[in-house]
Amino acid sequence: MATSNTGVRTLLGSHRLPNPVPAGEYARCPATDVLRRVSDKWTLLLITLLGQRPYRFNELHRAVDGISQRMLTRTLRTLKSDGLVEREVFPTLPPSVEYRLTPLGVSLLEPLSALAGWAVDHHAEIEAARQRRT
Amino acid sequence: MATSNTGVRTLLGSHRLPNPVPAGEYARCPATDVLRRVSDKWTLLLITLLGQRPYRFNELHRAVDGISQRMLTRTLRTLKSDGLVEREVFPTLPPSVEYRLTPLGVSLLEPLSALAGWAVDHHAEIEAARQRRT
DNA sequence: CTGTATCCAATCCGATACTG
DNA sequence: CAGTATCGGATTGGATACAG
Repeated sequence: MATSNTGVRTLLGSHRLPNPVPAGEYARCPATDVLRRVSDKWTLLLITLLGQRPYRFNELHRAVDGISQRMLTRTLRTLKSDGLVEREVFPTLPPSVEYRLTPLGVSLLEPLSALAGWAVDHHAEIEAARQRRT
Repeated sequence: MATSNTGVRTLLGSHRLPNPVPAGEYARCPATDVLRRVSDKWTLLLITLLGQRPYRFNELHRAVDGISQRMLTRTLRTLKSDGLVEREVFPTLPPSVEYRLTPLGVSLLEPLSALAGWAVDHHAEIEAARQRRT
């Protein structure tokens, strides 16, 4: 299962990093960019929910306890502009809007799930380390 | 390779999320917690470098173009308190300090690498979606 | 060499009020 | 129902100066 790779595929796909890592390139590093996008407060949860089935706006609002309307809109807009989520408007009265993962969004579920799984498996160790507060 | 799992393992390991997701529990969701920690500006790069070999403080400072002394210290301290990195002081004159990944840190490389790989593979699609700016 | 301390700017996020 | 607009507090990160 584990490969012998101890590097992280980043900085345009190289396994060995240049030294020094150029500041200009790192600022646009795909891995860091994606990581930062996906790790804001609500994105992981919204991707998880939309990974199960499509949701309407207020349905998400009800499903996610504590999210503000502003943050729900903002997060969905960002996901859409990144091509991870698509938005379909049904011109009913009142209007209804459905959100669903795009194929690109679906493809993200697996690596994201792997990292989430690691977090679940090792969270106790991290907590223990924090308790030692050294 | 791909499983049929379309959920993300989160919220204490459940594959199906309760509805609504309780705000109090989500605030402590291990996956979100880990994702947010690992995605600050310099953490991914530092973990990547330390995944190759141990580094001394100034060696990291030189290797990472653009990082401030303050952020290098802060990021390493956080990684250490989370148990991902360990710090060894050699009482030479002047002192030298070596940082290396702990076994826990090493175990993070694989899922992090998977996500970084996804980012590298799909970054062009994300960029294209952003250009469409819809 | 390996840090701390201080200050400041930018961004993130929540609360609230309003709208087609 | 599905948003937008505005405000303000909290967090993040950079620059600079100082220290064991």
